[in-house]
Amino acid sequence: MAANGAPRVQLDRDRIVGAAVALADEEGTGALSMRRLAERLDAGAMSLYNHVASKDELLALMVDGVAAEIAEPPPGTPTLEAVRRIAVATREVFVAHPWAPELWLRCAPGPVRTRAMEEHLRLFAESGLAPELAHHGYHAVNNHVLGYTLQELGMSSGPEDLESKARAYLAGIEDGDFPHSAAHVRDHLEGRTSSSFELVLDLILDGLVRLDRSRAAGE
Amino acid sequence: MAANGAPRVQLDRDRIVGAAVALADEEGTGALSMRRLAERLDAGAMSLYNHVASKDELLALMVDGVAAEIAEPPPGTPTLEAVRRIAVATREVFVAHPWAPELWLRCAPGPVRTRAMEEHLRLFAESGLAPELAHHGYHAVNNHVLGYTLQELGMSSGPEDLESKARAYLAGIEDGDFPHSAAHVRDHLEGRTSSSFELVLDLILDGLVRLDRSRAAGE
DNA sequence: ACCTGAACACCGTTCAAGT
DNA sequence: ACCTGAACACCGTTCAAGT
Repeated sequence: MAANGAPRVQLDRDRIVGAAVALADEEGTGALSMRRLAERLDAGAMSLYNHVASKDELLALMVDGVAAEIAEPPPGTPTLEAVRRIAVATREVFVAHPWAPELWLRCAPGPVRTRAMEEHLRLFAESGLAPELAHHGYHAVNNHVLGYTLQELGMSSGPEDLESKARAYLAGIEDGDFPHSAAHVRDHLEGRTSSSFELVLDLILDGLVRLDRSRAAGE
Repeated sequence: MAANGAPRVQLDRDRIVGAAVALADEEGTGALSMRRLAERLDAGAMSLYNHVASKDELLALMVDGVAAEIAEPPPGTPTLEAVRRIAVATREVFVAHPWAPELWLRCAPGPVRTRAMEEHLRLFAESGLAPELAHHGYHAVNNHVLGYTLQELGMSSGPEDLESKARAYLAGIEDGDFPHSAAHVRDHLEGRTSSSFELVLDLILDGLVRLDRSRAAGE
């Protein structure tokens, strides 16, 4: 296709990471191999190693790349409200890149995530919560965002239809032996349980504030 | 080593799954290949396929195997107390098999987990919580257990020392640019934040009950 | 019925060679 | 400085052959 002498688009880290993210978005991390990625970039497989040290480094760069997409709340936002918005924004990015949460856990944080962690801890530190509760709160919110998203996406390293998966599960169950399970899945399929993510998020945030107050009053 | 004519121990599903779990416990899922597993069982690599359809099926069997290790609370236990105990017991099993949480998310549930899910949903259904809150509560607790454990274990598909990892991270950070991050990691290393798991678990469970009461009173 | 080696289509990565 | 093909040590799995 490309004319023989035509200079190829140059390879660089950003182009490689961008193509890797696109490939993962389309086909999941299971389909992301150095060879297939190089092919997509119209390059030899080994050329990639001139710009990334290893596949693991590439994966870490991808995660930090999507971390940069997480919208920051405006500077004046009250601390715990900012925490809340970041949690919601993070989930949105994870939904857009369903392969990201798993790597988020597996890869060492890059500069973007390191900065973000510092910022989140600062928000908690300045929230007025007791230091111990601020510490726990940071983890509680983090775990909720990751746990919820991972569960929601079924850790789909390939993009399969969640609804059809649920229907298949329901079909295998619905013989009366598992009434609660069948009802639960049906609740999902019929949309009777919206915004569980934000409900539990608020349960955690409100619970932290309430616990902090009762501890301060009790001592 | 084995005498030439000596009859080998027979291969069967349970022995294969057991050896796979042991291998994963010792070296992580990254080191678990059909060839290495067969070698451990003193069998040809392909012999395994007489007992499991694929590696994916084997992984699913492993997860259901560790699910069977989760201690059940005695029958009379109050519903939400039972939920609490199951959550704690599940985390204990995950700590014993650090490779399990990731597969838990990725594999379709086998018979053990299917039964357990039904049982947990029954506990929530009979807890007195409104159906919608029971539904959310089931997810909230599940997400907490998985999210917390995954984060705690750093998704370590190979057993690396968590503490040394934290120390390395701290060393890379501690130049004054990331004061909150450094303080946070130091809190961990010096054991100043115990039992975060149970604190947040109770935050969720108590929050559900409180929200249920206030909704019942408000309407 | 159960076992197995050879073979196929893949991996990530090393290395020596090109420009 | 950047690119690259051949090669190495692995994968999961198919298949045809053994017992």
